[in-house]
Amino acid sequence: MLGLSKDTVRVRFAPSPTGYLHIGGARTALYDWLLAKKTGGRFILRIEDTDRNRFVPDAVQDIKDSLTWMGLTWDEGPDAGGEYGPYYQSERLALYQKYAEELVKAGKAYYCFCTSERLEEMRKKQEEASAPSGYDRHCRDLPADLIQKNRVAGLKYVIRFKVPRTGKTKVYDELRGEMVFDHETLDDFVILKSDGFPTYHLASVIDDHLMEISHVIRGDEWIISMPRHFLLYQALGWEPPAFVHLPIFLSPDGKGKLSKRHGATGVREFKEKGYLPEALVNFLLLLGWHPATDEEVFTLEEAATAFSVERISTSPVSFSLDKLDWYNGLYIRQLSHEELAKRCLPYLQQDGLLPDPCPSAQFTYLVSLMPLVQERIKYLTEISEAVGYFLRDEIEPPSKELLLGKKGTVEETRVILSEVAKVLASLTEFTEEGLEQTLRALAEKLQMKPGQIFMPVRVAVTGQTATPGLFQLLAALGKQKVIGRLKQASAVLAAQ
RNA sequence: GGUCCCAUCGUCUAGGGGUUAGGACACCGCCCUUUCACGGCGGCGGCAGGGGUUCGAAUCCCCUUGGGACUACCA
Repeated sequence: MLGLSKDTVRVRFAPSPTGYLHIGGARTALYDWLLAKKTGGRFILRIEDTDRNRFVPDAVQDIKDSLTWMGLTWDEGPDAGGEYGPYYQSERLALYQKYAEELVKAGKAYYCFCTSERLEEMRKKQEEASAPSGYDRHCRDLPADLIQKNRVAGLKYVIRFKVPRTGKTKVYDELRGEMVFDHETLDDFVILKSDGFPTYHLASVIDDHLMEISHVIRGDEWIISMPRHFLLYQALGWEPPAFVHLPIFLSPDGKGKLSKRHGATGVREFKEKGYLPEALVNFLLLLGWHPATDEEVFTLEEAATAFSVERISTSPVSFSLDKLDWYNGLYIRQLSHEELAKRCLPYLQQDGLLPDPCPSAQFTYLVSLMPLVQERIKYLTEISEAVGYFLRDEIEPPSKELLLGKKGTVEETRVILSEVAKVLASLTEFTEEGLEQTLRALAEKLQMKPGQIFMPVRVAVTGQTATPGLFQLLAALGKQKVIGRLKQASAVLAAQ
């Protein structure tokens, strides 16, 4: 371990507000949070808004909402405050400029007046010659008076880091160990842009140091930038934190990086699709990390206890949703009826099946329906279909085909429906037990197999062939709806 | 092209010199059963290839192959 020997672990999640919180970022935040919780450290949210061109106004809100939804609350950062602020990089510009200038003064960085046109042309030539890409150090050794002249003339400039021409830089990743990069493969990268904003390299190094970050957990697309960061730490005379690079998410088909083309990639989309945060968190947890045991169901708290950086894997992960779906069903089944109803309510309201706000009597009824559907839905979004025929006064009359099923005849089915309606009408109480007894007795009387009469009834009252248990369902539906729908179905068969 | 990372069932992975290579999801079959689910039981299925090292490699080393990342005044 090369990490700082600080007594407190301080980890930061540092998203760039250029879009909604990506599922990959969510996993990074999860691991950050877990490490902090596990060690009694601090979890810090820092907004890296140094790219004004790609800034998305709603992004910060979405990031905060998504983290909160997943239960990943931060100890320092926007809304939480903290001793190390500000936590928006756009509010720390003076800091970056100060250090950049210091590096220039120390001869470790320099002003570069190259225009983007020149840079573009340079790149084109490199490509044509299939030469290694990178800045050609055109401004690296500009005479002092020319620099002065250019600045007085108001020429736009950036500040570039002066990478030593020779030698190598050793970097260290907690998971991969030591990696060595030859300076010859590095170019003089920009640390301060011409608009006065820092690049990621400069800003993250300065902030991680100033905020006393002990562990940097980030995606492994940053591995290749590690030598730049180590060089920066060295130039600034600082000790680097411990680095943990997480494997990236590949598309489910195994080809290429996960992108929007492959379905949901934003945390909010998963929420909208009816996933529970518990399921998403559990799923993400095991995508790149493994406990030493066969356990695979973890609450956030349990995960915090079990978590360890050493057990994070390094190979790329295919983002396949099958297991997420399984987790979701699992967590849905674990919820109390009340809680499940609460979580389903917004989806029901959205589909117009329940009013908003929902009167308590209706909510109570909804709760009573939960045991019938709980183990039958995999996503919260399925609730409307599962429970719609209970909440609606009327349903669409089922088609004749559906009513008859595979081998029913019109005659027979009409008899079943009318007989059932007759018996049930005489029932004073609609209880599960009474219903079952009555219908089974009827089947016997009609000399039919129970199953033979159950299916037409099921279809008649729900319009569906896949439903909860018939007797539970009839009891929950109530006598009035049941009789009405049986008659409606009979009418369908009577027609023509 | 250059630099770097990675490589066990379809997927997530355990296993890190001697294992019948383990688990979960998915898939298939059976059971439970009024349908659908849930649940139970069982099955299918893997060490990318080639060289070493070793008495013995999934495990250590090298090469090949494959996949991926980066190659911006984006992060």
